[in-house]
Amino acid sequence: MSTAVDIAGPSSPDQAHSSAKIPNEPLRPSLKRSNHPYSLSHYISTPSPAVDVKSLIESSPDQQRAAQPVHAKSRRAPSSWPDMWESPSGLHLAHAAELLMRAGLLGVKGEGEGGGSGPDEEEEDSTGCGPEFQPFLGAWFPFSPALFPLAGFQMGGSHWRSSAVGAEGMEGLVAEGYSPGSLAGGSGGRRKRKRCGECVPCRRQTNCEQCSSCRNRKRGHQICKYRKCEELKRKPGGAGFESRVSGFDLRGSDFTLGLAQERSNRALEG
DNA sequence: GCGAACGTACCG
DNA sequence: CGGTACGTTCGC
Repeated sequence: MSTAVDIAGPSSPDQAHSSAKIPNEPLRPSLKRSNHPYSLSHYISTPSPAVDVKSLIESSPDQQRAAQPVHAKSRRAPSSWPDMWESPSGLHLAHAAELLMRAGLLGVKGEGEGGGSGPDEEEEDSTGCGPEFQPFLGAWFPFSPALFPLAGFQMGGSHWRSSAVGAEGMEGLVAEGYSPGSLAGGSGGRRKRKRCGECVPCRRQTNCEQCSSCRNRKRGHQICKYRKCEELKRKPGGAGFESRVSGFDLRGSDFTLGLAQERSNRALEG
């Protein structure tokens, strides 16, 4: 019921007429960077998303192939790779993440013994991945360990995160508020996510001046409760991230839906 | 589990 | 350098 109304919350006097001001553009220019083809509200308003997304993901072999990154073309995805999406437990992706962690942590030093491959095989060379990893990893993780942070692996603060979304993980993370600069992570510590800029709270233009955050701004250091980004309300390790690592269960993660849809869109375009 | 307070990343 | 606001900690 009245979802937008709830989110809008009490309006400050200047917005009493128009309930909550929800501009089409994000409040700040820096928030415009998100390049989602659809706004979050689009995903929210999409009925029975789980079914739709799944059908999108499993759309067609051609589309799936088209969605593969160019540089991964020489690494065929396992013929059964759609199974990874279908795995009820999602252990394929979780296992892949774990293997990658090991490969990245343990394999780097061992690259000497591998004897290296051709000069154009520097990915395997630097990863030190055993050949058994390559068909699998190539499709999903065409990165060297040095790029793990860019690819969505992030050691920082008290937890590590993994998006395990393959070559498009970067975009996914950016979409989730992880700017490329943040992901490149200079300080190696905790990174701040950014507001998505597209959800209803983000589009709200004014503070309510009534909530605890507004009233307690000086000490609270918090944005108005009614402007708090929906994505930031979720834990970084929450449904959005987790589902892509350990299950891809689509428990209503708007951004997961968005990513899947985005992937599908690109596949269709390409 | 929730909210307040604080540290500090990020940006202009 | 100051303001804003995200992430974490702590008290309840």
